Amino acid sequence: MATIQDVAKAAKVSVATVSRVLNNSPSVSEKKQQVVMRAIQELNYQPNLLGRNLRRTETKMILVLVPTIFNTFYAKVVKGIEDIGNENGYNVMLCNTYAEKNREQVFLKQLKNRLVDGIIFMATGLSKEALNEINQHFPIVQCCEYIKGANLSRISIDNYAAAYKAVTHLIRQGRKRIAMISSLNKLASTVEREAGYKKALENAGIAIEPDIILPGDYGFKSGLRAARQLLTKEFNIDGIFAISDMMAIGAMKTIKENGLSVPEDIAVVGFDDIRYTSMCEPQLTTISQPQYDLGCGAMTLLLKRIQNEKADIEHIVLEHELMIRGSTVI
Amino acid sequence: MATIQDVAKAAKVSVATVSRVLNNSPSVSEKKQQVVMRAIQELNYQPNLLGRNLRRTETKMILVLVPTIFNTFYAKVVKGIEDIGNENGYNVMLCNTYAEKNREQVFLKQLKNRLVDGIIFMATGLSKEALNEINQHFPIVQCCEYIKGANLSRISIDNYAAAYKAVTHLIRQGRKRIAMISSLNKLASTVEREAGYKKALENAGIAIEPDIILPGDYGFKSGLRAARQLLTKEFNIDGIFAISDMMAIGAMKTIKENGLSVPEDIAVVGFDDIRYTSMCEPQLTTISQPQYDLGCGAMTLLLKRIQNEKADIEHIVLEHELMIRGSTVI
DNA sequence: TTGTATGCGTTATCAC
DNA sequence: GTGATAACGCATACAA
Repeated sequence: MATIQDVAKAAKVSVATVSRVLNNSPSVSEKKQQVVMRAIQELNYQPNLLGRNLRRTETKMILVLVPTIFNTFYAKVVKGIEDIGNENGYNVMLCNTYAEKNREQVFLKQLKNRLVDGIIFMATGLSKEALNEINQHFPIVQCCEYIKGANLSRISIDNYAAAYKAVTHLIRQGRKRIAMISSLNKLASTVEREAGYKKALENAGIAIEPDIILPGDYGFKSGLRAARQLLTKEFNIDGIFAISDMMAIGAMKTIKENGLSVPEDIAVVGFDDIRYTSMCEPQLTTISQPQYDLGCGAMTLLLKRIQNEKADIEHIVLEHELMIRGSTVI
Repeated sequence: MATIQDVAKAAKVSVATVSRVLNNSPSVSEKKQQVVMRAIQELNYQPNLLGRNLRRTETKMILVLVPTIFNTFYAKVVKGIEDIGNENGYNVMLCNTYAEKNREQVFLKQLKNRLVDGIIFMATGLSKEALNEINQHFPIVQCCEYIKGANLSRISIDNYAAAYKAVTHLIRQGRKRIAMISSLNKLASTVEREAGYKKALENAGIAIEPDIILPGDYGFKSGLRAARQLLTKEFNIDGIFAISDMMAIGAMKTIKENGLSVPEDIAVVGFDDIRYTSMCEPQLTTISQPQYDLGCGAMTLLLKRIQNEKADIEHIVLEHELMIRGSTVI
């Protein structure tokens, strides 16, 4: 494997000159330029960027930590991150954490060990104290999901307002006994969505019943399960608000299997507007997040942080949209 | 940011000793060990792995190139790759190529520039000549999709046999006019699946009609579109074999929208057994690939290649399974 | 414009 | 068991 030394020798110049050619410095004669280029070609030389990175103390690589790519919600967000990253000369790589703390630590180590220049968290199990500590020394940013109170830049939608809007929509459709399929986790999004749900009921003069707020894990099966519970017992619900589309789709399946129909008997609203919302029958009413823009924004925030350690901490909130489809409107 | 030098100074030992502690070499006294550890703690020292990697000419990072994480088929494969990789001390990162050649080149550059130790291709736009050239100098492996004739290790199922089995199943269910939703690409899998489809028809004495072999792009919408074509014209089909589940699900939707029913009027078979196959109505009959094992196998092959440049080239074929569900059986 | 020499942060090879 | 010190491959301040 040829090194810069070999090229220098072959071109009969110093390594400095070769380096200059590689980084196309203006101060190198046309002639030497050519000679060096030829040598590079002939030796099939590939610069070892480990050397360069060590020297420059940067790698131009950034990591995106996502719980799991099984959740297609992240795909568009990642595209936004990639596009802005690439425009600025950064390579973006994805890492699955599977919501496991030690896996998160492994990738965090890559940051601390200077193997990557920054990390975007799509969700994290770290405490706000831990995040603050890391952010003091290394560039990190939160995207979509975030830990409340952590003192670092983030971008997301207003989950409270979104849930409020979704539930109010159900109420306007005449629904009065609206269940929620939520989660046991303490993510900011969960807390805010529950708060928005409750506020909407309260504003409409509907009593909140803890019994019809069930936990799920965002997945299809947990939607099936939750709906089954809601139907077996005598809750007599006529609406469901789920904090993920997959759970909403699972709930619809259970409802139909029980001989009831959506939206006539029970209207259903999901969250995220993943692709499958328009594939199911009926199509799912849901909250659409501006995924691509969230990604772009996150990368922009990270770049600011990388370029300027003392960059202002920003909390950006993007607009969401209620996509009204067949699952709530007869 | 503290370096190994700082630690050495603080602990009043040489950098060599610190390095030994870091790599827990046995030949270092209990006492010094402790002193060094304390210094590391106090300085909050994080080794800069760029230095280590430069020295060792390895990074313990490997890249998985996937066309797009929008396709959930890859999720389980990636899990297999990660598990075997992690067991062996490697960090696995995902890169989206979006089937764009230049994006593929960018990540390939990371390999050539020694920023990563190897690459697993889940699909590639490179020619077999290009792949052979790369494989001569750097560890690469193909997984699931592959370029025929490329002289490097790969792992996949037998796409020919799988398609043959799927179509034969339709025939056994009494179907006689079976359409195929395929692709215009020239991937080995496509070619082989088409061949298997034709062979099955031929064996059953059914004539092959090029008119009912339509192209798609693996996505839901192209499934909708293809089915629409098949239904408008007077093809009178009673079965569809699609080379992706998403297209099969799209086709089912079109069929139902046209007042026909699955499987009574038209039976449908997909390919891959992604999660959504059991979420749709009726559930989709499909070919299940051993995704996790494919991932494990790919990583194992890559490790062999990394550890021994002259490792034998292997072409591993894993078993597939026809998952018979409601979309083909009344 | 070009070359020399030094340093980036490690690990590894020697001596001792 | 420990410490100097020379690499690893590159970029760059400084001299020329």
